[in-house]
Amino acid sequence: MKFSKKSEYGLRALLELCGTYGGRVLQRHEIAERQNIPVEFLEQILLALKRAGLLASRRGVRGGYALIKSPEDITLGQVIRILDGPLAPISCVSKTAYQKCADCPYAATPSCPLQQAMGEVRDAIANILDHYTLSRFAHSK
Amino acid sequence: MKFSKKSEYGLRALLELCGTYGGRVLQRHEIAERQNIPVEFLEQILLALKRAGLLASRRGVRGGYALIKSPEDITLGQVIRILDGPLAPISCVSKTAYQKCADCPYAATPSCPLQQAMGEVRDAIANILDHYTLSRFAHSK
DNA sequence: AAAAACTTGAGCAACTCACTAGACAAAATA
DNA sequence: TATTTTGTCTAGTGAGTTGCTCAAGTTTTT
Repeated sequence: MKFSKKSEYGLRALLELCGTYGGRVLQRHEIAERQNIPVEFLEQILLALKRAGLLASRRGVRGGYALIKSPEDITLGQVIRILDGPLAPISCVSKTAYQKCADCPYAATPSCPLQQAMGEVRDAIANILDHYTLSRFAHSK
Repeated sequence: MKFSKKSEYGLRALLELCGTYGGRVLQRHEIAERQNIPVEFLEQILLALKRAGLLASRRGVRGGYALIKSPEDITLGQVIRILDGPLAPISCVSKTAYQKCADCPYAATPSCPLQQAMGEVRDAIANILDHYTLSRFAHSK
């Protein structure tokens, strides 16, 4: 029941990028040094966030990364789903990546006891993370 | 952010055992067949639950497993912690297995933004799972 | 004594995680 | 235009975990 380093690093990197939002770009090594993250690994994370539309980048000498969405419009839930996949503790209660359980005898049944409990957990997690914005996240610094 | 098959199987097995609580014992193969769980794997799970004090077992011809605590006194949180370890999404917010982050620049700092958000998530998960009893779980069958 | 159960411990294939390496492409500067 | 400095892409890799299997016990009943 853990989040990966990827998510953790990604959030910490975004924290740095929030600090220069609207201003200058940050280079991978700056972020990596300040946040203590292996630079080549960080790169993969930044690229994933870029592909997801959160970051822009410029190559070459004065290149680097910058946020292209306001910190108020990015939630922790979004970031974690990009880097770690769905939030749901079991896939039969995922809203973003539902999958019927193969072996569960209640799969066919109208109501699965496990599903009910896990659904509540999923909702609780999503409720917090999908309402926690980067701005709120960054301000408690 | 997923629970393991171990937890899932464990909970489904306990569901069966709730059904005969106070009555007869259930054998591994009965549980395995009804719940579609590989029997040798299930065994490991049942033994872990036994060592944790939830189950008793009898060997030999009329042997099997039985719950020794009331379904009202067992929570999903307990079971998942036994089989999957701590609930906390990152270990620096775990109450049962706290560990300081090695690389986080905020580790020394009085307040870490990540820690605050993840702490909320942990509490939300624990709040649900530590109050969801097996009896409630079984009755929604 | 034999059979039917649980017990213990080891082993293993497949996968995931966290990271590394290297070739390549674009932008700026000299 | 050549060189340097950045990002981009793809592949690989070692360690650890997950989900299971196997085999050799031990205990209990018949």
